[in-house]
Amino acid sequence: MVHTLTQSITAFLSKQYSTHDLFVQWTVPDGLSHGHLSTPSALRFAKEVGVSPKEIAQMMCDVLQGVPCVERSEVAGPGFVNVWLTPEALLAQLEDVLPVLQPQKTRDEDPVIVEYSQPNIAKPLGIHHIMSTIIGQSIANLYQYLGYNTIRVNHFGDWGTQFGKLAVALERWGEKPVKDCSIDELLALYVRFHDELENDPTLHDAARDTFRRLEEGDQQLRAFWKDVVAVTMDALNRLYERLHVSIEHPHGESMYEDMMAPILEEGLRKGVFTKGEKGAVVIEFPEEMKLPTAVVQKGDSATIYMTRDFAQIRYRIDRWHPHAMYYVVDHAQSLHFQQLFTAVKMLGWELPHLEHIAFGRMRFREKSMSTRKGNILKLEEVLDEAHARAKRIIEERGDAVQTDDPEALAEMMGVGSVIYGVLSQNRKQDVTFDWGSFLSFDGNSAPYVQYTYARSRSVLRKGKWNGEHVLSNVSTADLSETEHLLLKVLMQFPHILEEARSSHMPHILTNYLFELCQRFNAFYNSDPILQSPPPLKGRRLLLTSFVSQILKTGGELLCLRFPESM
RNA sequence: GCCCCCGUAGCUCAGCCCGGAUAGAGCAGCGGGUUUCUAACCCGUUGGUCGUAGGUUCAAAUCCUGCCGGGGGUACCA
Repeated sequence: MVHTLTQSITAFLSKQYSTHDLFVQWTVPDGLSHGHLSTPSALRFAKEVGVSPKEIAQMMCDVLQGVPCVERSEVAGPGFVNVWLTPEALLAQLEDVLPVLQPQKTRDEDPVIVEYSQPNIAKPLGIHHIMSTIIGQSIANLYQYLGYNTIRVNHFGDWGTQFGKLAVALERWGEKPVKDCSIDELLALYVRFHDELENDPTLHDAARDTFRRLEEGDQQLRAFWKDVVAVTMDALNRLYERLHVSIEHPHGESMYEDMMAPILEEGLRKGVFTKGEKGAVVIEFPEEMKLPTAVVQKGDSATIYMTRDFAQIRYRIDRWHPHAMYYVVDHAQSLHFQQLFTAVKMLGWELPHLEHIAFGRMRFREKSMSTRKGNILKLEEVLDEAHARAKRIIEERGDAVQTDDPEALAEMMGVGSVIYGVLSQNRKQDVTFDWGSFLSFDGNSAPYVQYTYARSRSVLRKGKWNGEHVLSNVSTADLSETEHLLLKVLMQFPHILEEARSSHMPHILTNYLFELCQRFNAFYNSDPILQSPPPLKGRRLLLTSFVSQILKTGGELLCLRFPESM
């Protein structure tokens, strides 16, 4: 990692030496034994320059001697150069942290669109839906926070044969109007349909026919459809609220109903779409693309998700003129997006940057999930269980817990744990869901971060901190090792944010916050803050204020919430 | 068959894109720490042929190739 300080050193050095490359590739090593900054570039260029690595490293050290912010440097091992900065220089790094403690002003440029969550209407959210929902929200949060004009879009599965099935089920076995049904009762009807289907295959045709009538505009069915959507949205919004997710544009697939025909025409006219087997409209890709043929319209002339995705892209470009569109969808759909992105290029559309932000699938220790059979692990169930477990722990601890609202605290901890479970790991990996690790409340977990925040706030309250981070007149005397290590982590925050955003990897931020907590807690344990003499006390309170601010700022980008005490 | 992803400590995972110093955490295990600002914490310790075999390199968990094991995708589901 290269940061501002290293860049300034590099700039300084490059004036002395023409081999600019010699001084790049600084890293921030763990601990302090290898300095604050380190570089192996002497090793790398030894052969090229024809001088031994150690000699080059020594040469670099000689130059570093003259750099004001460098306290000392050394040649280590086969030719590493390790650099220790002066306490002044280290503390000065906090200047660069200051600006990112506030949301950046939104820049006046073409927007970035992030699509995520993608729930199905008429079914409750399963635990696996949390992946796209939370990963997408935190990526959108990062963009927005860092000053990008950000548009958050949902893409509901609110159209398709499932409505035919549901309508048939309701007609035969329903006991009350849709409006009065809960989302779980709708699911029960859906499951029953599939049960009964085994004995009565005619149900299938009935469902298809019903959906066809819905598509044709049957008024009664349209009203039914609207009610189903309303019931689902209601349940959905309650969950989004608990997860601190807000998606400003809740678009359903049905919205694109009238936009597909012109695109199909356009594709056929341009020769990009062709007639395939059984009357389907397909797109065949150039051989060198090595992509299998994709169906664009079914043989019975019904549309499919590919068709709606064309419409969705067209619609968003026309409405927002974005400079990038991101799709947070699990990696099972990688091929689909490859085909989709290639196809729209073949249509000759003027396109923004299109990217599929893929993530791994959620797996389960025991049971496999299938909505049709009804053995779905519902997100709400998991959140409720997490809440209940947190509540139990709070009760067990009794007076040791500092809170005047145990319910709210239990919610923060419980829901936070589940979110943290998703966001603390590399999104590309599959996630194994098990209650133990998802609902863990110590170690690398949401409550640990929340507790550390509460702790830092408590110190700041007692230290009568006035809410400002004043960097002038900070004492540099007697910087302890734990302060040193804490500072090193603090000053990386701006880069972490940028890295998490640009790589679309929220776990970089999560893991950073965890490390920050570890450093702060070590510091807290070994160095008195409030009891230390005046010049130290001021500095330590300042460090604490940075910790507190970064934890809250960073954590909220990850959909976490923080108690002032716990 | 072909394509994509994954394989790191008993368990859950960082690190891999962009190669560097003894491979890091958390949980579980063991041993310590509270006259001090919140012990949901901290400190120490046990535990790893980084799936496997080769290759490239001064240097490989990291890059390349083969193989094994797991997952996903592969024309009318999304």
